Amino acid sequence: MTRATPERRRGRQLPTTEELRVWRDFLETTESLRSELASRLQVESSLSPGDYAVLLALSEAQDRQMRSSQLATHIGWERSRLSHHLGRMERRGLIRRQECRTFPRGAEVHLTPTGAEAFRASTVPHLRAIRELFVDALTPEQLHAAGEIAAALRAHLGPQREE
Amino acid sequence: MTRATPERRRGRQLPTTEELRVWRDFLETTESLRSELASRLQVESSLSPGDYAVLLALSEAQDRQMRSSQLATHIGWERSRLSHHLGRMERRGLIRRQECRTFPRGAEVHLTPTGAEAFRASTVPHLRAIRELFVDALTPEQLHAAGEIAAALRAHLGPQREE
DNA sequence: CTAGCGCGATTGACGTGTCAACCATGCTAG
DNA sequence: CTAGCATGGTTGACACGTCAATCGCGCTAG
Repeated sequence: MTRATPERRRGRQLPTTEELRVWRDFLETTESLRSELASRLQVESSLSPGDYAVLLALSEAQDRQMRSSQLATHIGWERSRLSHHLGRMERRGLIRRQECRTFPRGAEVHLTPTGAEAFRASTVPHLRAIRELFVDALTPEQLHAAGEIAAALRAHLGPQREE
Repeated sequence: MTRATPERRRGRQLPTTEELRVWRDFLETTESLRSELASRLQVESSLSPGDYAVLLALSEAQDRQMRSSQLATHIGWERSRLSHHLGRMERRGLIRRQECRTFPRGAEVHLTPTGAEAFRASTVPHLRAIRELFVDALTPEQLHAAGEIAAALRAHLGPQREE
């Protein structure tokens, strides 16, 4: 795609004005969308997107409980981030932490009844909001394109090995 | 598009599994992209995306200076957020605040030489990263589709008047 | 036995974002 | 004149994220 001209040494790999416009539109819009969904979730359920991710994972887990580092891997968070977040969720009674019997240096994260109920109550409104603000905003073709775009971007993000 | 069935009253407006998958892909990928760009900007220029937005606006402003609330409007931030951010940027010498002569209760934000230079140095690498991670990751058709998707999403976000 | 290593997890410092309260100034109505 | 209001801006409290340092515990090499 960019290998046509021989003079592609430097300074030429900058985006055009139009490409930059698309980028900024894309950036700002996804940001607004994220924030609108977060705000609705907060208002309807007093949960943050982070809370939702943790509660979702625990709800689907065996015994509604999971080892901390498994949970981190599962939702793609750093352990430190998770630890901070679990601290806040524990204060609110959504989850409970306890030492892992079978593995002394591990911590088990348990879903509390409060947490389970909060998650249950939040699900339908949250999914409805996703449908309204994302799915219904796009034509089926655009929705499909969104999936492809995500895949393409991810493919370019992953292999950051080379200089 | 969704107006075919008469029974679309309630509970049916939840996303399908496939729609949800696309949404999660889209969400996670844009998040990763944002964070990778932020990280590169930080490493290359010691600037955050917020710093960049502020410096860009001031660089393009008349006299490299702007009233605080104009700046907020221009980059689409809440005044409070801007005030906090300007405080941090002022500590680092990137900008300077001073009372507005012509309008006593206003504050002028000035770009300092340090800030101008930091912005100048960050521009090319940052634009290059946008090109590499966003523009070059997509086919021209996908890039175009991304623009349309952003427009469609924004159109659905804006009019939040009705229940 | 013990020194050191690796690993799971936590902590602290700090930048960032939102919300609500506040402060200061000018304008307007009585 | 003054009481109140609107407006521009700041502040404080708190949630969230990242980075680097630390802690605790088991394992293994000497």
